[in-house]
Amino acid sequence: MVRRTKGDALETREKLLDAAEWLFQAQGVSATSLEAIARRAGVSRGAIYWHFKDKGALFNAMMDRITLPLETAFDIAACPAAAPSTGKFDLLLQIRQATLDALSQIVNDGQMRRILEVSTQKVEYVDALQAVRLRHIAIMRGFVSRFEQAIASAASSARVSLPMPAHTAALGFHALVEGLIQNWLLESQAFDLIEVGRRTIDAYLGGLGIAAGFEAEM
Amino acid sequence: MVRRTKGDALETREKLLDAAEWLFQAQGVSATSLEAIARRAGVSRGAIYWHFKDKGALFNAMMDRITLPLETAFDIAACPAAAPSTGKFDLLLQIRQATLDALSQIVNDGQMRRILEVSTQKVEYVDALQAVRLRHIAIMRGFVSRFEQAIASAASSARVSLPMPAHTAALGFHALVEGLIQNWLLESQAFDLIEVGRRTIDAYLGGLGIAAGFEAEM
DNA sequence: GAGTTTACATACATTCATGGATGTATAACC
DNA sequence: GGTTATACATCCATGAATGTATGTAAACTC
Repeated sequence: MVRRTKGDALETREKLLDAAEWLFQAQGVSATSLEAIARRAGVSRGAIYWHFKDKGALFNAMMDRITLPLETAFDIAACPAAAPSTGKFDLLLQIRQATLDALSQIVNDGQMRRILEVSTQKVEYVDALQAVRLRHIAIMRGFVSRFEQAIASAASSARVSLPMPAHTAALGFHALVEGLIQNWLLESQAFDLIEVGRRTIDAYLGGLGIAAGFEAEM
Repeated sequence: MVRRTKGDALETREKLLDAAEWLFQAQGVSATSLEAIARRAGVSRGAIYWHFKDKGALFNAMMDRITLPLETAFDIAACPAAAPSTGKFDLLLQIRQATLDALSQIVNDGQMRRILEVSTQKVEYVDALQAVRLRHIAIMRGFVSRFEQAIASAASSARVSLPMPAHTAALGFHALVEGLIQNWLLESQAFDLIEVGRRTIDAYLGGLGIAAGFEAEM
């Protein structure tokens, strides 16, 4: 193959990441050879070593392409000004909505689902790939922290009185959401993630003493 | 090494499984060679091929050695006669207690924790190792089914009225527990699994309209 | 106590993935 | 338009892991 323009090179890079995404999901990361990835992308192994240092770097680049669902939810909740129309609702309901949106995205976005499946079932969290684990932990901390803050804000306006520390409540909320995603990825035809997610999340929030918004429900 | 008695052979087998357990947790399944396992067990690779067909069989044998935590909970809840002293409580509270016991076991049993860490973070669910995935799904179904049954039994005695289908409620409960375990395994010093588990589980059950037992609490 | 089977150890062949070296045509730059 | 850096392809050397085949000594059987 001949030398291509700078744009073509970026395209090659994307094709490599796409190929890796598919093969990693289908066969697992360690069982997928670089040659297989290159072949599927229509290039040779040389191209991979040009764009990436090694398999670990390729994997990390693949993960870095997308924003994970709970990162999105976290971002949305992080800038309340971005949702001015819901002035009536407090931070908690914004987080709730952002979480439900994240679930919708998982169901509807094929790439997101592929990445999640890879990162939860098709990779071993070890040495070179520890970045995923660290990112996961960071997401968890950010999410929990936001939830805590929202709880505090709600408590200060006397709309919520918790039966447990805010941090504990936040950990439970995050665990519920992660568990839902995890189980759905394991057997996606077993239940409707969005429906079950909404109802069980509202039940949990209800158990915390928070009257989850049943108003602007779709 | 010389030929040993039948009991010695079983001991060798156990040592191999122990070695695999450690190395799988430390390095991941695919990154652990059979020679490394044999060396750690103090034998040669020949011993592995004598006892197991291949790496996949070894892995499955390792998993089969233990009963997973939610299998225990499921079994306990499956035979109500086994807990005659709690006649005052219903099935739901039995399941709750069994679940909390399972969390305790995860925290206190080193082997259980090692196996869980391997099966959730250190293995790729692919072809030869699909048995774990299927087992996970089977556990989920059994657990959810038991919970549903308990809900039905409670509803018939008019002690519970659910804001959602029993199956949905059960899926949420399972997701919460799995999520808690998952997150704790990811960073076990981040929170107290037993404490957070008890409080968030009770919050969820409360949200379902079930007054979780605060009586015989430790 | 001789033969057979067991429970491994050892040796070997084969596969295969990696990574580096090298080649090379073209785009980019001046 | 000559040079240089780019974006790969191709080749090769190495090593590592697997699986199989074979060796073997002790335990078991009769």
